[in-house]
Amino acid sequence: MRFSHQRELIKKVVHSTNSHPTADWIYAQVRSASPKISLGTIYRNLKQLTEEGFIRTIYDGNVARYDWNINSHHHLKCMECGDLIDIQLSNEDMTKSIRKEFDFEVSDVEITLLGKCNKHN
Amino acid sequence: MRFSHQRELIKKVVHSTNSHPTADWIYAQVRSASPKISLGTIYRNLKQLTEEGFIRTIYDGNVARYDWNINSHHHLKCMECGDLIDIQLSNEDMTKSIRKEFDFEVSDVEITLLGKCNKHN
DNA sequence: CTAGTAATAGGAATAATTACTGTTTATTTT
DNA sequence: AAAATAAACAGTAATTATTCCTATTACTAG
Repeated sequence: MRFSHQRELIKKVVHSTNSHPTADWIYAQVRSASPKISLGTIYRNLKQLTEEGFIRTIYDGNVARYDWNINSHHHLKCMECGDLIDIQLSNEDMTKSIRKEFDFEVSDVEITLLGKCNKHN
Repeated sequence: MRFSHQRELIKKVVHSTNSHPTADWIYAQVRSASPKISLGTIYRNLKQLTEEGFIRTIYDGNVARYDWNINSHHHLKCMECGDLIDIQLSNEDMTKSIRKEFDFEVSDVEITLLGKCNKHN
């Protein structure tokens, strides 16, 4: 992957926030520094940065969000305002400790384990 | 919610498969029984059925899929073929027991806990 | 049976994302 | 450092998934 100013900017923007931004938000930010950049460039580079492990793509409903935190961690998603809050899970009494630590009332859990199924050995 | 033939059909189709179908697939199926149905009707009813708790909506990347199984359960998602496999999680040695039971090699875990954050008390 | 309301079909509109094309730019080779 | 080459770019068109809108149809209560 060769150097590009645009990609550096995009990386910097993703790393600048804890808000799990969408491509559109990133686009707006990057544009203020580099007004000619196109949305295609944003998407292309976000995908590339994800593949190279510099950032992480998370799917929130049906929009992609991007996260600078590449360590294994999870999210609390507020169903009222849509906020995503970072969380590190240990096997404690989850719901209870989450209520205490985050003042967050869990009502549903979505878990997907990614990997390879037995068709690919 | 008053009775509708279309909605019954849609419900029946979702309940007929373990493949976590998309709106489009459901559309194709329902069409063969009721050719005049429109995609809008599919979406409207899938949303309604979800709200009334007859089915469950799950997000797979950025497409919605629908699941007749409304009990709390989770999914193994194969990164090669995209298959979603139902799984019931207990707090065992997850990855290990999944390898054994499902012959599925977990490489990443996505967890989102849905609920209300402290801005809504 | 008829008015009022929920649900529908069909199509237009929107939003998110990807694909294509000709041009620019970073790196490699001279 | 100039020329060659291949990746990355801007701009735009295309695609895909989903929602919205409107006129019509079909239940249901009186």
